[in-house]
Amino acid sequence: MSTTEESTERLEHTGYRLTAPRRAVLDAIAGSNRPFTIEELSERLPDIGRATVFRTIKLLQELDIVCRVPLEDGGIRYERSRSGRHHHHLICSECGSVTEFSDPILDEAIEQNAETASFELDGHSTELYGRCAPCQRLS
Amino acid sequence: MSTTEESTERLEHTGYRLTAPRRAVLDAIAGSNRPFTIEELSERLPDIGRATVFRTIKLLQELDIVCRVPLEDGGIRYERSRSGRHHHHLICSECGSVTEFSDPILDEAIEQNAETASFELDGHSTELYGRCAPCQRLS
DNA sequence: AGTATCAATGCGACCACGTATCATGTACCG
DNA sequence: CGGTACATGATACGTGGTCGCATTGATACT
Repeated sequence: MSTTEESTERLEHTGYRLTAPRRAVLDAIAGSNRPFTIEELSERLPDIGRATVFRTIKLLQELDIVCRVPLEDGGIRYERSRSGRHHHHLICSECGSVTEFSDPILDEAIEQNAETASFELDGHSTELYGRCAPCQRLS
Repeated sequence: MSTTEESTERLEHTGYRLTAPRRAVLDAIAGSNRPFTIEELSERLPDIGRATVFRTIKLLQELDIVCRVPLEDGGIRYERSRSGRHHHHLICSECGSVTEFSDPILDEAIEQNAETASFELDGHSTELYGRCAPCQRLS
């Protein structure tokens, strides 16, 4: 899922150019399995302009290759999207790990609420904050 | 719900001082029924330092008098909390209106997912984005 | 292969939102 | 009425992100 090759293909097939900086960003995020900030990513790619890193991550968000992870304190991280599809996040406030999950029941409940309010649903965001299993064991 | 008097009482009874700037902020948000940014609020209160406005809003969030409203584009607004309790938001991307709702089924589904993942749930945020009923009628 | 075109890049300035510091002011308690 | 601890305002700073613009380079066309 979301290997670098797959991603480059997705770029090409949507009419975007496959440039060296974009390849570099894809390589960098492929080799990281923790959520990252743009600043961290930018430091790992010193030859690539900060603005380009921002632009590329924005692009990859649109292609569902990476997803934005809003933290409880308002901070922002990004992560390679494993499923490439709609999902929610379990965010550990201790170690910062992020786990994806999908749940049709949850989505159904959300749609139901929108309907009740005659609201035309367009999208939603659901983040759960707390402590992941490994961090619970550590204390 | 959350009248200015009620809020001032809540401030006093939790050991916070009732100062002129805090009263001014409470008055200002009492007289606004749309979600606002800190900058807007600050402009309406030119005699009050920007930092104080931030500090006061942060305080009022802790007291559940105002709540943070994260927009789809990453922007942030604040709103007087009507219920003063846990709730979710329906956010209209057309007119910017925000409606609160609560749903035990939704909360239950969230807790269920946390449990399945052995995740110790601490809090969550759920925002629905789309178009409110009045805006649908207008197009 | 040669070239034209237009998207993509890098740079630096800039903006929004929020926090830290610290000297001064003031609400509240006795 | 005074002391003290909390709150304030000014300003500097930090982070996350965009903008404008001159230059570069990927792709399509021949």
